[in-house]
Amino acid sequence: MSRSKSPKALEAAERLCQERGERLTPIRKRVLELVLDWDGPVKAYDLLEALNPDTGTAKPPTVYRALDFLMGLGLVHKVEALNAFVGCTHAHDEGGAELYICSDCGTVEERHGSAIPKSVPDGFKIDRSVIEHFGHCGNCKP
Amino acid sequence: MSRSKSPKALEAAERLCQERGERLTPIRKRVLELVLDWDGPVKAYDLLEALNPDTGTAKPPTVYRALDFLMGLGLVHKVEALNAFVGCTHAHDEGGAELYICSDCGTVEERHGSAIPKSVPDGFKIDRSVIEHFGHCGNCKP
DNA sequence: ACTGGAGACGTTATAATGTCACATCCAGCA
DNA sequence: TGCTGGATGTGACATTATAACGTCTCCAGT
Repeated sequence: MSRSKSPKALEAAERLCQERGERLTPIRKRVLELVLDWDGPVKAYDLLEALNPDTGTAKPPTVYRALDFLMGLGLVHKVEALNAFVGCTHAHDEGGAELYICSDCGTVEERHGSAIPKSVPDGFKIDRSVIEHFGHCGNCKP
Repeated sequence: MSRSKSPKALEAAERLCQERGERLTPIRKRVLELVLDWDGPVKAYDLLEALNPDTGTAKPPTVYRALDFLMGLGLVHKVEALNAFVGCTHAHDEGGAELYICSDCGTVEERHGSAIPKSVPDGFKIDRSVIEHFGHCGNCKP
């Protein structure tokens, strides 16, 4: 049974895996579900704990492998500055997300392809961008 | 004695500390020197090792404290996606830097105040931005 | 049905990164 | 002199992440 707030995202994930010939195994699915439902960015070891009532005795590699897989599909993003992870409901085609993280309530807003940097060094070819904005969302006036 | 490639930056740091009434102690100065001279982003524990021939037996808090101090002054930036640190020669007034990191040669280019994001969520007030671009610099064609 | 290989997962251990709490030292100053 | 605050020393520990290797399962090809 699933009490996910984001059944849509799970279905989308299923479809995406179909397309790519990847397998959304029970563990991967459960991790995705947990990340999506989590209130704000979630730490790997918190996921691990949350996972254990279900699976018995998951160890760190279990959750890191699932997260790597999900990140590869763009279903989960890592918040580098927090060493934490957020679910992604956009099903965008890879390409880094731009994250707005409220330091009060922990909610994360995601945008895509917005900030093209003005002054890329000469000849520099960008493979991957990490863009994370920390501050206060509209509901959490400082 | 100092074989720093960046004596200018060290002098600038001295002046900045004067202005702010902060103390650029020998440890802090040595850490800054190491970070500035390092070839690319440097890990805290590598700094620690590099520090030890000089100081005897520095422990992690020593180097983290120095790095925190230097980051507070904007003399060092953390590369969040690498858990590493880079020196800053701009003596800019705080405000996040935008980093271009070559995955081949490890060199880091720094820009300031360039990418104002297009689509900030409604009411979101940005305190701090982490912007890190990974790719290949002009000298390292892929 | 058999089998061989690839991918997913289990398991143990350990590496790498970062912080806490408390002691000590030292410069500046009342 | 003796106090005080900031800087550092020190030991322990917490947190985050990966290496290495074994096992299992599914399924494609025979």
